[in-house]
Amino acid sequence: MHRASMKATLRVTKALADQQRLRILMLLGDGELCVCQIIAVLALAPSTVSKHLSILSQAGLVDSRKEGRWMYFRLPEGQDGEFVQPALKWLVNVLQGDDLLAQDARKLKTALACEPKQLCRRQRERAS
Amino acid sequence: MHRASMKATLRVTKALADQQRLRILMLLGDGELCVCQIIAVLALAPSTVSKHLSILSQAGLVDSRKEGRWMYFRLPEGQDGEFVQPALKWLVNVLQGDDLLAQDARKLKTALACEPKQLCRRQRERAS
DNA sequence: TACATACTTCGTTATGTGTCGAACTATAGC
DNA sequence: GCTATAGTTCGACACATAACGAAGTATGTA
Repeated sequence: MHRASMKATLRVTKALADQQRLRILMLLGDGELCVCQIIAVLALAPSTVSKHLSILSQAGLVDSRKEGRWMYFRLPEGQDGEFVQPALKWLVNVLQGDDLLAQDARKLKTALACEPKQLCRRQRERAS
Repeated sequence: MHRASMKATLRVTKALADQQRLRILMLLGDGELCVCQIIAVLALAPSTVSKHLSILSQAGLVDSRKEGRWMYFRLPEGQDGEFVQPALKWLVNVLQGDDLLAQDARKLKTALACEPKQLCRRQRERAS
């Protein structure tokens, strides 16, 4: 079906070989999120999360769009992600029911309760 | 379908995040091989290949059996590999037609032309 | 019993990767 | 324009990992 060079394939498998990045992918299962929402769940430095998203993006595992100051990331849809879709589906299947991910889903729910704007302010306050 | 902890899943994705290990998995696509045959294709030190096989084994991506002095490795079949099979299938699909892997397949063909015994002797001679 | 041999384990070294904070970029609002 | 702010990039550090050769293990052979 979908051919890819060894190089492109390794970009994908290497991108998937990290716990934080798997957490991000699973978070995106229910729809797009902005970076500050992901930061709220993972509890990592913004620069770290940004790096992870960059790696996922380069592997074709996420798409993104910019809206004002906010960057929104989502799982690739349609033709965009045809190459990686089977891998993503496999992950969703296997990781279903994982404790850490269930906890992440709960954290995300509370994070989504307030606007990105408030979320980012709170992150700033906690940092200082 | 098949649940797995994050830990087990990461063992798989980390195992897949290396070029040599992908080469080994693709080599095994046509049936079991002994270590010296894999060494002949990859052209790496025996200890290195052994380590790679150990990592693949711990991830459940290969099964093995011992026959005399020879260790034979193969892709998991039936229930054994139910968990990783979709991932392996995806890899076969995506990597189909890769140049390096085609070259590996040719090298394997010549390696299979002679018995493991002769193969190992030749490797010893080359090392000294 | 002794030796050869197919593979593994161990110790070392070089390279890669995840993390952070500080500095930078681009957009929004006054 | 100036300031605040959401993300990114950069540099530094700690840790992980791939590679090798040497030593070890287990099996076949004389």
